Parts: sequence; structure tokens; C-alpha cells
Amino acid sequence: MRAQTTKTMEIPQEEKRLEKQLCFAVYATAHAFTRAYKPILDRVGLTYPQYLVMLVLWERGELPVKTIGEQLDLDSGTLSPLLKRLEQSGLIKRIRDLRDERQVIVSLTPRGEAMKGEIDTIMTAIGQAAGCTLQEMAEMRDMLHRLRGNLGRAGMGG
Amino acid sequence: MRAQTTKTMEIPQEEKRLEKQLCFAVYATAHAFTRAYKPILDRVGLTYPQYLVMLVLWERGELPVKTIGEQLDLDSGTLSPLLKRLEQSGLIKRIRDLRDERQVIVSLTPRGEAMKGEIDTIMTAIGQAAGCTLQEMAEMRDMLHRLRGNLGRAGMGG
DNA sequence: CACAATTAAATTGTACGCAAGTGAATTTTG
DNA sequence: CAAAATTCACTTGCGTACAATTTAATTGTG
Repeated sequence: MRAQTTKTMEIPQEEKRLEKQLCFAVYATAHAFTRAYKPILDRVGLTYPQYLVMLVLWERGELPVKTIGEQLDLDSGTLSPLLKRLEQSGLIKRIRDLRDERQVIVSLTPRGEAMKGEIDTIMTAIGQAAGCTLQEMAEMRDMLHRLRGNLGRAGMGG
Repeated sequence: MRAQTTKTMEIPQEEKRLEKQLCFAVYATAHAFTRAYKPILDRVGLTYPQYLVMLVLWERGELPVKTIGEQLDLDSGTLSPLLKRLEQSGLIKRIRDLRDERQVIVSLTPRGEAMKGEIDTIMTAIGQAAGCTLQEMAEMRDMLHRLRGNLGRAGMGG
């Protein structure tokens, strides 16, 4: 509510357009990223969301499903079947926690661990495809981070 | 290719972390946008991709399926069932073009047309939720545009 | 200790997103 | 003009996303 009289509170047409353009730009760029990654990830038999799960595991080691979900902002309805596929591919193990049997601990198999090196090279290619300087990438990433934080807190009164 | 020796060209471990990844920032922000829009769109019975189709039609009038796909970067495998749902909701019509019977022309029904005003007001809330200045929004939009262009042209040697 | 409330994961149902394939209409070529 | 190539939309199959429900385990409370 940062505006003036709130009377008819006309938001300039321009702002509406921009906001729509921005949300579409984010939407379309996300798809473009997925498509750019696809030929590379196809070679190792991963989808893009599966790759994100692997990133989390490479970085943080074994984790319960819930924590993976918090990292990626995904719920168990998405993760459960996805993790089952990664398990069938032989890249991860899923073991029920003995201390708390509600939890399932996800960890890398040797093959899953080994894939890290393979992929490492691959990530470089995408960075170059993006065709941005490191500084631009960092700037954009930080802006998106803030934007996402704001949207998350929006509530919006459903 | 703006780097030093390209020899082993080690990417620092730091840059590989999830939070440092631009691709993840885009991916997660896209989901955040969809979630922010959801409570609003629920009231009028639209999904976010359906809203994007309506935006195109409000802006450009009746269009063949192919053109809608070009605008939104979606193929007919996605659009065909989506458009069928919009038709069942009574918001659009689909009529096979008499001049070229391969094409299906999509147009708004009176109800679909009327929804434009309804939504327009409501959408203002999202712009404010984003919590960015106009300048930041424009900057981000332009950066994402360029990024998307680069990724699209990547090819990547599938 | 029993019993309600909470939590974690999985399941169900709906809707994208996209690759691959089908079928009908149009355009290109020989 | 007929055969081949192309185009457009639709369909099929797989893998996300996510709301809502279910099941099992743990925690909180009396």
C-alpha cells in the first residue's frame, strides 16, 4: 500500500504490463533452461528436477525427504515418485530412519556419487550457453531471490 | 569464453552450490509466481497457464493455435488439452478455419472477453506483492529476455 | 499410560510440459 | 496434375507440480 489517495487508485497501465511481462519472462526462461539442460541430462538419464535433487545430495550428503523438499521448494507429492525413479536408476538409496520411522533418509549410491564428476564438466557448458558475465548472473540471481521472497510472503488472502 | 587458460578451468566449489545457481533461482521463482497467482485465479477458475493464454487473446484477439504457441513458447501437445478445458469453461471458442482446414482459430466468448476487466483489477495485487520498483522489474525482464534468447540458441549438440 | 494432536511420506486426482507419432489438409515438385 | 514433402492440430505416454487425503509414527497432554 505504498500509494497516494487509494481513491480509485489507478495503477498505471504500464505497471500492469510490466508485471505481466516479468512473470511471463520468468515462466518462459524456466522452460528455456529446462530445454537447454535436456540434451546434456539425457546423456546421463536425468530429468532437470532429478538433477536438482542430485545437486542437493552432492552438496549436503544424505538427507530426509522433507529437507530435500525445503531446499527445492517441492512437496512429497512431487518428490516421492521422483525419488522412486532415482532409486530405480540406481543413483540413490532410500532407507527408513531407525530413530524416527516416519522419515526416509535419502543417500547417494556409489554410482550417484560418481556422477558428480561427470556432471561437473557439463555445468560449464550451460554457463557458457547463458552468455552472461558472472556478475550479471549474480545480479539476476539475487534479484530473483528477493522477488521470490516477496512473492512467498504475499499471502494474498486466498 | 572470457576466461584465462581454459586448461582445467576449475569452477570454484562455491559456484556450484544450489543457491548460487541461476537456473535454480529462475525455476523456483517461476513456481513462486504460480503460487502467488493461484488464490486469485482460483476465484475465476483459471490455472496460471490458462491465464497466459487469456492474456494473449485479450491482447491480440482471435488467433490460430500455432500463434498462441509461438507467443507462449508452448507446443500443441500442451495447448490442445488446455484449450479444450478453456472451451468447456465457456471462455473461448475453437473454430476450424474455412480457408485452411488444418488450422483451428481460437477466439473469446463474451464471458471470456468480460473476464478481462475482472482480472485486471485483481492482478494489481501481484505487482505490489513483487515489491520491486518499476525500474527493477524492467531490468529483470530485459535480462531474462536476453538470457532466454541465449539459451534458446544454445543447441548444445543433442 | 491412554489419547488427541502433530508430523513425515506416500497416494490420488487434476493439470501442465514435451517428445513422438497420427491423420488430414495444403504446398511443393517433378 | 499426381506424388512427395510439409504443416497443423490432436493424441499418447512419461514426468513433474500440487492440493487433498491416507497411513503410520511420534509427541504432547491429562
